[in-house]
Amino acid sequence: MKIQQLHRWDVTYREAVSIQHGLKEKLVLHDEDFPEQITTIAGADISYSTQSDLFFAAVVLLAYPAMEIIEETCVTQRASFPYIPGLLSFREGPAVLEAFEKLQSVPDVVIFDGQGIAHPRGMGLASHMGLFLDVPSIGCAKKRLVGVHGKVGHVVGDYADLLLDDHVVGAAVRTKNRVKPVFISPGHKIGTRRALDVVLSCCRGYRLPEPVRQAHMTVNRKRLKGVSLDDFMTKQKTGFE
DNA sequence: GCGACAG
DNA sequence: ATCTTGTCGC
Repeated sequence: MKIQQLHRWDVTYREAVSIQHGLKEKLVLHDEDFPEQITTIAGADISYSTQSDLFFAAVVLLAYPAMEIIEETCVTQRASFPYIPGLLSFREGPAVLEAFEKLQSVPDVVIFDGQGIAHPRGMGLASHMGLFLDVPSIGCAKKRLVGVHGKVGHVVGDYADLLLDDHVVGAAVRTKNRVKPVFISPGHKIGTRRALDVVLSCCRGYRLPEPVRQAHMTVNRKRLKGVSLDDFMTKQKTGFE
Protein backbone atom coordinates (compact mmCIF):
# COMPACT_ATOMS: atom_id res chain seq x y z
CA MET A 1 0.00 0.00 0.00
CA LYS A 2 0.99 3.63 -0.49
CA ILE A 3 1.98 6.04 2.28
CA GLN A 4 -0.12 9.23 2.29
CA GLN A 5 2.22 11.70 3.96
CA LEU A 6 5.72 11.83 5.35
CA HIS A 7 8.26 13.94 7.24
CA ARG A 8 11.98 13.46 7.78
CA TRP A 9 12.98 10.71 10.18
CA ASP A 10 16.51 11.96 10.85
CA VAL A 11 15.36 14.41 13.47
CA THR A 12 16.53 15.54 16.89
CA TYR A 13 14.64 14.88 20.12
CA ARG A 14 13.38 18.46 19.99
CA GLU A 15 12.11 18.21 16.42
CA ALA A 16 10.43 14.87 17.06
CA VAL A 17 8.42 16.32 19.94
CA SER A 18 7.45 19.30 17.79
CA ILE A 19 6.31 17.02 14.97
CA GLN A 20 4.09 15.06 17.35
CA HIS A 21 2.37 18.22 18.54
CA GLY A 22 1.60 19.16 14.94
CA LEU A 23 0.33 15.73 13.94
CA LYS A 24 -2.01 15.48 16.92
CA GLU A 25 -4.31 18.08 15.38
CA LYS A 26 -4.89 15.85 12.36
CA LEU A 27 -6.15 12.80 14.23
CA VAL A 28 -9.74 11.65 13.79
CA LEU A 29 -10.96 10.13 17.05
CA HIS A 30 -14.49 8.94 16.26
CA ASP A 31 -16.04 6.07 14.29
CA GLU A 32 -17.52 8.05 11.40
CA ASP A 33 -14.80 6.93 8.99
CA PHE A 34 -14.72 3.41 10.37
CA PRO A 35 -16.27 0.85 7.94
CA GLU A 36 -19.64 -0.71 8.84
CA GLN A 37 -18.34 -4.18 8.18
CA ILE A 38 -14.67 -5.07 8.18
CA THR A 39 -13.29 -7.99 6.17
CA THR A 40 -9.60 -7.72 6.90
CA ILE A 41 -7.37 -6.59 9.77
CA ALA A 42 -3.61 -6.30 10.03
CA GLY A 43 -1.09 -6.46 12.87
CA ALA A 44 2.44 -5.04 12.99
CA ASP A 45 5.41 -5.76 15.24
CA ILE A 46 9.20 -5.37 15.59
CA SER A 47 11.97 -7.72 16.70
CA TYR A 48 15.48 -6.53 17.58
CA SER A 49 18.71 -8.34 16.81
CA THR A 50 21.02 -8.88 19.77
CA GLN A 51 24.45 -8.75 18.20
CA SER A 52 23.76 -5.89 15.78
CA ASP A 53 21.66 -2.77 15.51
CA LEU A 54 19.49 -4.43 12.88
CA PHE A 55 15.85 -5.24 13.52
CA PHE A 56 12.84 -6.71 11.72
CA ALA A 57 9.41 -5.26 11.06
CA ALA A 58 6.50 -7.44 9.94
CA VAL A 59 2.91 -6.84 8.93
CA VAL A 60 0.42 -9.70 8.81
CA LEU A 61 -2.95 -9.34 7.08
CA LEU A 62 -5.76 -11.55 8.40
CA ALA A 63 -9.32 -12.31 7.32
CA TYR A 64 -11.91 -10.98 9.77
CA PRO A 65 -13.35 -12.52 11.84
CA ALA A 66 -11.87 -15.87 10.82
CA MET A 67 -8.33 -14.72 11.73
CA GLU A 68 -6.80 -16.72 8.89
CA ILE A 69 -3.58 -15.33 7.45
CA ILE A 70 -3.99 -13.80 3.99
CA GLU A 71 -0.66 -12.08 3.47
CA GLU A 72 2.47 -11.08 5.36
CA THR A 73 5.47 -8.87 4.66
CA CYS A 74 8.75 -8.47 6.54
CA VAL A 75 11.67 -6.07 6.17
CA THR A 76 14.94 -5.48 7.99
CA GLN A 77 16.50 -2.11 8.80
CA ARG A 78 19.25 -0.58 10.90
CA ALA A 79 18.13 1.38 13.94
CA SER A 80 18.81 5.07 13.41
CA PHE A 81 17.01 6.57 16.41
CA PRO A 82 17.40 5.54 20.08
CA TYR A 83 14.60 4.13 22.18
CA ILE A 84 13.10 7.00 24.14
CA PRO A 85 9.76 6.54 25.92
CA GLY A 86 7.30 8.71 24.02
CA LEU A 87 9.28 8.75 20.77
CA LEU A 88 8.98 5.09 19.79
CA SER A 89 7.59 5.85 16.34
CA PHE A 90 10.79 7.66 15.39
CA ARG A 91 12.72 4.44 16.01
CA GLU A 92 10.32 1.82 14.63
CA GLY A 93 8.21 3.94 12.27
CA PRO A 94 10.48 3.84 9.19
CA ALA A 95 10.68 0.03 9.26
CA VAL A 96 6.97 -0.39 9.92
CA LEU A 97 6.08 1.84 6.98
CA GLU A 98 8.47 -0.02 4.69
CA ALA A 99 6.74 -3.28 5.61
CA PHE A 100 3.35 -1.73 4.79
CA GLU A 101 4.61 -0.52 1.41
CA LYS A 102 5.27 -4.14 0.48
CA LEU A 103 1.73 -5.16 1.45
CA GLN A 104 -0.48 -5.77 -1.60
CA SER A 105 -3.95 -5.08 -0.17
CA VAL A 106 -5.12 -2.30 2.14
CA PRO A 107 -6.41 -3.53 5.52
CA ASP A 108 -9.69 -2.21 6.94
CA VAL A 109 -7.98 -1.57 10.28
CA VAL A 110 -4.53 -2.15 11.83
CA ILE A 111 -3.48 -3.04 15.38
CA PHE A 112 -0.01 -1.90 16.54
CA ASP A 113 2.09 -3.09 19.47
CA GLY A 114 2.25 0.25 21.22
CA GLN A 115 0.10 3.15 22.36
CA GLY A 116 -2.38 5.14 20.30
CA ILE A 117 -3.48 8.39 21.94
CA ALA A 118 -2.59 7.11 25.42
CA HIS A 119 0.64 9.06 25.01
CA PRO A 120 2.21 12.21 26.56
CA ARG A 121 1.37 14.21 23.42
CA GLY A 122 -1.49 12.07 22.12
CA MET A 123 0.66 10.71 19.28
CA GLY A 124 1.73 7.15 20.04
CA LEU A 125 3.02 4.74 17.39
CA ALA A 126 -0.46 3.54 16.41
CA SER A 127 -1.76 7.09 15.89
CA HIS A 128 1.33 8.17 13.98
CA MET A 129 1.23 5.16 11.64
CA GLY A 130 -2.54 5.29 11.20
CA LEU A 131 -2.24 8.91 10.13
CA PHE A 132 0.55 8.25 7.62
CA LEU A 133 -1.20 5.20 6.18
CA ASP A 134 -4.56 6.97 6.30
CA VAL A 135 -6.20 3.85 7.71
CA PRO A 136 -8.13 3.15 10.95
CA SER A 137 -5.63 2.07 13.63
CA ILE A 138 -5.59 0.80 17.20
CA GLY A 139 -2.86 0.82 19.85
CA CYS A 140 -2.41 -2.41 21.83
CA ALA A 141 0.44 -2.08 24.35
CA LYS A 142 1.58 -4.61 26.92
CA LYS A 143 2.57 -1.91 29.40
CA ARG A 144 1.23 1.49 30.48
CA LEU A 145 2.99 4.63 29.32
CA VAL A 146 0.76 7.32 30.78
CA GLY A 147 -2.62 7.63 32.47
CA VAL A 148 -4.29 6.04 35.47
CA HIS A 149 -6.95 3.37 35.79
CA GLY A 150 -8.90 1.48 38.42
CA LYS A 151 -9.00 -2.24 39.09
CA VAL A 152 -9.72 -4.55 36.15
CA GLY A 153 -11.93 -7.60 36.66
CA HIS A 154 -10.12 -10.85 35.90
CA VAL A 155 -12.50 -12.20 33.27
CA VAL A 156 -12.01 -11.74 29.53
CA GLY A 157 -13.71 -8.55 28.43
CA ASP A 158 -13.41 -6.78 31.79
CA TYR A 159 -11.75 -3.38 31.54
CA ALA A 160 -11.11 -0.07 33.29
CA ASP A 161 -10.96 3.31 31.58
CA LEU A 162 -7.48 4.78 31.18
CA LEU A 163 -7.62 8.42 32.24
CA LEU A 164 -5.19 11.21 31.36
CA ASP A 165 -6.04 14.69 32.66
CA ASP A 166 -9.67 13.74 33.25
CA HIS A 167 -10.05 12.44 29.72
CA VAL A 168 -10.57 8.82 28.65
CA VAL A 169 -7.66 7.98 26.33
CA GLY A 170 -8.13 4.22 26.26
CA ALA A 171 -8.57 1.25 28.58
CA ALA A 172 -6.76 -1.48 30.47
CA VAL A 173 -8.41 -4.63 29.09
CA ARG A 174 -8.43 -8.26 30.21
CA THR A 175 -7.92 -10.27 27.01
CA LYS A 176 -7.34 -13.57 28.83
CA ASN A 177 -8.65 -14.82 32.15
CA ARG A 178 -6.35 -14.21 35.10
CA VAL A 179 -3.65 -12.77 32.85
CA LYS A 180 -2.24 -9.25 33.04
CA PRO A 181 -4.37 -6.82 31.00
CA VAL A 182 -3.22 -5.00 27.85
CA PHE A 183 -3.62 -1.28 27.15
CA ILE A 184 -5.92 -0.40 24.28
CA SER A 185 -6.21 3.12 22.89
CA PRO A 186 -7.57 4.63 19.66
CA GLY A 187 -4.95 5.24 17.00
CA HIS A 188 -6.76 7.05 14.18
CA LYS A 189 -10.27 7.05 12.67
CA ILE A 190 -11.76 5.06 15.56
CA GLY A 191 -13.11 5.65 19.06
CA THR A 192 -12.20 3.91 22.31
CA ARG A 193 -15.32 1.75 22.51
CA ARG A 194 -14.99 0.43 18.95
CA ALA A 195 -11.25 -0.12 19.37
CA LEU A 196 -11.98 -2.21 22.45
CA ASP A 197 -14.61 -4.30 20.64
CA VAL A 198 -12.35 -4.95 17.65
CA VAL A 199 -9.44 -6.09 19.80
CA LEU A 200 -11.57 -8.40 21.93
CA SER A 201 -13.10 -9.95 18.81
CA CYS A 202 -9.60 -10.78 17.61
CA CYS A 203 -8.49 -12.65 20.74
CA ARG A 204 -8.24 -16.43 20.46
CA GLY A 205 -7.16 -17.63 23.87
CA TYR A 206 -3.96 -15.64 24.16
CA ARG A 207 -3.19 -12.32 25.83
CA LEU A 208 -2.39 -10.65 22.52
CA PRO A 209 -5.01 -10.34 19.76
CA GLU A 210 -4.21 -12.53 16.72
CA PRO A 211 -3.02 -9.78 14.35
CA VAL A 212 -0.30 -8.65 16.77
CA ARG A 213 0.49 -12.17 17.95
CA GLN A 214 0.97 -13.38 14.38
CA ALA A 215 3.14 -10.39 13.48
CA HIS A 216 5.21 -11.06 16.60
CA MET A 217 5.69 -14.69 15.59
CA THR A 218 6.66 -13.69 12.06
CA VAL A 219 9.43 -11.28 13.09
CA ASN A 220 10.87 -13.73 15.61
CA ARG A 221 10.75 -16.51 13.03
CA LYS A 222 12.70 -14.32 10.60
CA ARG A 223 15.22 -13.15 13.19
CA LEU A 224 16.06 -16.63 14.48
CA LYS A 225 16.31 -17.83 10.92
CA GLY A 226 19.29 -15.50 10.54
CA VAL A 227 18.05 -14.11 7.25
CA SER A 228 18.82 -10.66 8.62
CA LEU A 229 22.38 -10.31 7.43
CA ASP A 230 21.74 -11.74 3.96
CA ASP A 231 18.70 -9.57 3.28
CA PHE A 232 20.46 -6.47 4.47
CA MET A 233 23.64 -7.12 2.47
CA THR A 234 21.58 -7.78 -0.65
CA LYS A 235 19.75 -4.51 -0.21
CA GLN A 236 23.06 -2.64 0.20
CA LYS A 237 24.51 -4.11 -3.00
CA THR A 238 21.47 -3.51 -5.20
CA GLY A 239 21.72 0.09 -4.14
CA PHE A 240 25.10 0.40 -5.89
CA GLU A 241 24.84 -2.06 -8.74
C1' DG B 1 16.41 15.69 43.84
C1' DC B 2 13.42 11.35 43.01
C1' DG B 3 10.57 8.24 40.53
C1' DA B 4 8.39 6.87 35.96
C1' DC B 5 9.29 5.45 31.56
C1' DA B 6 5.27 1.88 24.86
C1' DG B 7 9.44 -1.25 22.48
C1' DA C 1 12.95 -5.03 23.33
C1' DT C 2 16.58 -9.16 24.50
C1' DC C 3 19.04 -12.76 27.56
C1' DT C 4 18.06 -16.78 30.53
C1' DT C 5 16.64 -21.73 34.22
C1' DG C 6 13.69 -23.40 36.62
C1' DT C 7 9.07 -23.74 38.05
C1' DC C 8 3.94 -23.35 39.11
C1' DG C 9 -0.46 -24.69 37.17
C1' DC C 10 -4.13 -26.42 33.90
